[in-house]
Amino acid sequence: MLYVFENIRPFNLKAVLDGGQAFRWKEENGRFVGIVKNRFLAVDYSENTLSVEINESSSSKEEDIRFIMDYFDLDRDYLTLEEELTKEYPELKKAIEDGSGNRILHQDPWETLISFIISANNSIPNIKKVIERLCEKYGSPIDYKGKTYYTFPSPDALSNLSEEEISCTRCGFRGKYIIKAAKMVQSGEVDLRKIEKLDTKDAVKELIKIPGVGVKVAGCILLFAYRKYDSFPVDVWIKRAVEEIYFDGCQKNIKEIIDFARKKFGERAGFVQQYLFYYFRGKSI
DNA sequence: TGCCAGGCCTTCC
DNA sequence: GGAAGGCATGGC
Repeated sequence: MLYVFENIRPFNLKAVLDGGQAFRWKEENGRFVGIVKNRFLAVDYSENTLSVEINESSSSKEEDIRFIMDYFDLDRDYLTLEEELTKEYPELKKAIEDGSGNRILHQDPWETLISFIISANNSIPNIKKVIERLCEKYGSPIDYKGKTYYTFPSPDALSNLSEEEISCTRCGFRGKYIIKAAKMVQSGEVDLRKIEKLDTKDAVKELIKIPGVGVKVAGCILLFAYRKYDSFPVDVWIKRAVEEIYFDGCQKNIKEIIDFARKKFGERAGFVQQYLFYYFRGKSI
């Protein structure tokens, strides 16, 4: 089934799907192919038009359309957002122009939780590989047009693994965190649905109860899965970017940077973070 | 070989 | 409560 959305702009597919917020997308013959929840998607964008091919499933057309609009945040006016941010923060002009069309996806909390546990002290290419092995090994197959794809494994599928078993994914020291996180979610000790209702600070407190989740990983989960746009996850790139732009290159600690960003960017901190990450990381690769 | 990657945990003051 | 080390793995 093919769905076409016109008048969508700006939209930078590569920035969105290959920019370090989602890890399961692959570029294939000029379009991006990936698995979201239990669906196969192939996405293409040109001339202000977004085309999304989805495998046949039990869901209705209306459900598919709602799902796509929700996942890609199509209801938001990013053109105005970029204009406002550029006007209000001229020092970010280059980063926003460079990353124009970047968007923040609305991803599944469970998948985002595990993905960002894996992201700790890791590189994006390697994170993708580990997640792919995790899905192939413990996810469910989806057959489409002669190829087999795999869903992201459920909490149940991961909660009973031993550290030795999960080490086949090459996840390294994070294996024990993944298993423990799965146990906590599966048993209900952590309720991922409840996080939605909390404000960002309380949500961080709740998430960092999970081993392998610190302030940065929690920030990513809240931004990419819970649409908490005042979240400002600070990794090595964001730290450098903020120090360079706002502190004349002087070193600041993480907490200082978060507090600064919250105050300066407020409810739009997450978007700013995404433009900065894409721009500063892109400069070095 | 050494250093770094969308950091976190433990230990030690 | 803040500063250091350690940590699996892969790429350069």
